Amino acid sequence: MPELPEVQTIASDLDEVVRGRTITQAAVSFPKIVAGDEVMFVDLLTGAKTLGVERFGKWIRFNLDGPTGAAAMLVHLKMTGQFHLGPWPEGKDGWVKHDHAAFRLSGLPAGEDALIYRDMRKFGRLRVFDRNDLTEFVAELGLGPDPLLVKSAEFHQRLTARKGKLKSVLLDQTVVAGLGNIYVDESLFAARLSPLASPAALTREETDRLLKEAKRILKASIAARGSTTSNYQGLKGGGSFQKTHNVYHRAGEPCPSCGAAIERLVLGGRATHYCARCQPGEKK
DNA sequence: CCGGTCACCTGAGTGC
DNA sequence: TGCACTCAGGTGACCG
Repeated sequence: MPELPEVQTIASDLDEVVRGRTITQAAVSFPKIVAGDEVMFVDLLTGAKTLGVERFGKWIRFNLDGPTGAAAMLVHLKMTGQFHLGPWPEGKDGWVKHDHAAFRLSGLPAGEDALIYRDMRKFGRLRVFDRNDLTEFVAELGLGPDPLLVKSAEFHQRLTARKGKLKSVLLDQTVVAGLGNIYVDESLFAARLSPLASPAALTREETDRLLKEAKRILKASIAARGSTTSNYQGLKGGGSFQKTHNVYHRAGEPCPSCGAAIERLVLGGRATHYCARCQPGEKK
């Protein structure tokens, strides 16, 4: 579900609420949502102080200072993961449907002192690390640079080094970390580049244009708290950037630029939306 | 190396 | 109303 702007919004909301608070209790109702041993997960988190919450790529990192060495909790929301505040789930029967983990925080009013992880499709994962394991795990992810921070020369170099279709390469988190299906389609449209283009053939002018448009769109979306198309929301509500989508989920509608019908095709298993007239490139 | 397909899950929407 | 089918913002495994 969430891409860079949505994860950024969620991480910022979380940071405001949990920074400086201590996790007094932790509980898991669906063990598979936790990577590794669930009892260990709860033990490591109990009594841990939250130093802050940050985004990296599409991951969320809770920076922790735990009594038994916990240094961080990493969360990947995948398609439908979300956080909300609510009452602490008492006992086995106290859980609301789709809520899988809960963290009770110090200093919040009763009834909304539990940070709850909800995930309808159960694809997301939560995992706690000590200092050494964290470094090792993050290195193994091999994430590329953040699209908001990467320099244009590096972006050009990384893109043109890859084979395959431009869209697939942009979705590869080891090339650049944070773009997903919505923002790749929107960025390619804004930069007038075909999702089917060969990255190796792109000129520096084209990759610069793509990066500039991607940054502009990502920043505008963050300012709008992201795109809510089904069930994404931050702690303080959803976003409104979906109103600004030009091509995503608009197959058959007229291109806002030239009026031709927006096309939809499946590329690398992902629905892909673009204007074949404004984004000319290789045929299927 | 590369692309395609499926698996992981559940619910919403659509068409008959 | 109900059923069958498709689709969904992500990633990782597997196969040819």
